[in-house]
Amino acid sequence: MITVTFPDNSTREYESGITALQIAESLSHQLAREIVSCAINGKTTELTTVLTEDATIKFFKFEDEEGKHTFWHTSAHLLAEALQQLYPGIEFGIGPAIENGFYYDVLLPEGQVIKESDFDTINKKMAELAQKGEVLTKNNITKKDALAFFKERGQELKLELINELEDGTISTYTQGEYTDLCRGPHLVSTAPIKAIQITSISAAYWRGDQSRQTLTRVYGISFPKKKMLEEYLTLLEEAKKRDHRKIGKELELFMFSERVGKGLPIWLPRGTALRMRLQDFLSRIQNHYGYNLVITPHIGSKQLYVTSGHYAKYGKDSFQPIHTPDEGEEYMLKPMNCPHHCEIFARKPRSYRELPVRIAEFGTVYRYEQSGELHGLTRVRSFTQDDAHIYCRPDQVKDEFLRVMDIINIVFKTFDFQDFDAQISLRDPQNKTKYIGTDENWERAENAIIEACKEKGMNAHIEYGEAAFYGPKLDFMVKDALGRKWQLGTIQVDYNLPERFQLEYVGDDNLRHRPVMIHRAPFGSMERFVAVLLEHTCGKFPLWLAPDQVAILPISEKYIDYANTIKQHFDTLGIRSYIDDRSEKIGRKIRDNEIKHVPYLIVVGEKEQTESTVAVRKQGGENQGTINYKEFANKVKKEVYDMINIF
RNA sequence: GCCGAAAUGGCUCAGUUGGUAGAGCAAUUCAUUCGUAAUGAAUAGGUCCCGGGUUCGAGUCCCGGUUUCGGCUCCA
Repeated sequence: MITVTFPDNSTREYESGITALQIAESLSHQLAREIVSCAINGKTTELTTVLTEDATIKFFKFEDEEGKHTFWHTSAHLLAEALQQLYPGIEFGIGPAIENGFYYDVLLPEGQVIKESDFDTINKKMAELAQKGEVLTKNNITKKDALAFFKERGQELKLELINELEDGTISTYTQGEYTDLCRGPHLVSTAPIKAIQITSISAAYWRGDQSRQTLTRVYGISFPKKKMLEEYLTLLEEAKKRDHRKIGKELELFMFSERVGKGLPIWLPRGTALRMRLQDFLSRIQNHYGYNLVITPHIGSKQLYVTSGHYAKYGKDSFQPIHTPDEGEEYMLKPMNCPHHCEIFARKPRSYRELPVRIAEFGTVYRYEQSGELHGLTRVRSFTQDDAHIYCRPDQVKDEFLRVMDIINIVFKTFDFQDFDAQISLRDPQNKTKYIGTDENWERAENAIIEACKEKGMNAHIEYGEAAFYGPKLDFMVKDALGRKWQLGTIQVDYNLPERFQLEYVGDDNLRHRPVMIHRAPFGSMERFVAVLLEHTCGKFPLWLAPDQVAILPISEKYIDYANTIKQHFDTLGIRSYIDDRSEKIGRKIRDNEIKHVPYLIVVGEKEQTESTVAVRKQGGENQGTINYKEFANKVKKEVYDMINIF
């Protein structure tokens, strides 16, 4: 007999040799039907696992992360099985579960392609196979047998994977005619997979290496219930409505022009008003934190980037230098502001007393991004960073780091970005050659970041190999409407540029020392920040931020003069308003939420109004009653300026 | 850059096997002084992304290009 302990610490006795599924069955049929995998002694495994010793057990349903993972992993095998039947001679790469569904990387037989129009066929084939309820059986095999098995079936890609595995740890899973190299765990059978949808295809390089074969990546998602798939698809539709590209077009915030060039955003008047408010907001905070605002040119001599080292590293993959017609001088569009700022620091001797020097700029930079990578406002070729560079003594690094984290905290809190991901990017310990700088400097910087996060109680996760070539960094990622992560705020320590620009300060020992440099951008870029902000707010701006805070709607032409009087009053108070005099359309506009980006609507001409009162509605048409417009204007002004003047 | 998809009035989209380019909203004008979740009527608005080809005839079929979208790779 063995003793099994459940998550609530209750225990039960079972015969040795019982499976996890049988244990679930002993608790309730319902439970046994719903669970997809389990954890035995904390290790996730499949339900067919046999227990021979005392153990703790926890069951996972589809609703659990682990359950979804198992479910989708098995779905990936099901996809492979279907593809194997539809495309004989197909080779398989890897097929994991991902955040939303699963994919399989495949190498199609010469001359064959999978198109969107083939999705239905694949869906049907998968459904047909799932319905058979084939059981997945696990086999532990030797490396030698594994190599022989997959070689016989022409699965060259799998051979490469097997060769990297240790003998004795290799297992395969078989369902029906299909056998895959896999660690598991898996569902007991394919039967629970009731709803399947192939969602997209793309090219993917084998092992993520651009120099190797291009595989076809087939994406799909599956659920245990048809209704869940429908709900998921509805969710995607809803997300599309929040897409910043759609909102930006509707609200006339920004545009792109094929003639201007791809990836080059153009800010329209309304978008510019929004952006200026954001810049104003951050400028005030930065002013409080001792930053000095500068403006530098949009181009810089090629020599500047040779000095900084960027030319050697990125010169080939940048917009190419522009030349003067006669003298043959070479200039580059600036891909970052740092070198310019270094020159500002270097312009005069610096004393340790004046450090830290904090140089800030809303600096527009130009980067060559691969054409397929451009994406609305989140990935563009010209963008404006809310950039700043801090030059400080080595003993000030941590303190400065903490102060920057404060600013980022203020920003994220103000815009209610609670669901962000903090990522510490460190060197790849295996491959230190691609980084510039000494080991000692790197370790000092890396430790400073980790300590600062600890001190601020910031729950950051560490990624190795994600650091910039010049130093470690701390990035803040926020999700868009579709759950894709975008990097917004960033703080980066740099021991490299001060070296290259031979930056110095005179210390209290009267000797020259090298300052440490910190790059930071709380928004990341104005473009990306506005994009994410739009998706988070669905275009419903808070009062202080709205491009127009008040819309004045006269219900007929005879009220236009009165509307103008009101507008003038708002103008003198510095509140942005506009008159929308398409009187006969007001009802529809309110109904269709067409003016949703304006927090307050004033409807002029309501019957109960007098000479000095107006009817006020809030975003979405919610009636606020009839009030004195001058009092209302003061209230709006206070609300706006209280927010902007947070310092 | 790679794989797949898309491109039709300002916006959102129809357009059958190739046979005279459509709708709704927006715009303009007139009437109405009425309507506050759509007052009525009329008008104007298109190189069907661009360039070739097939055809008696191409928005539609074929080839090339551009831009956009979903991913991959990249992201100083």
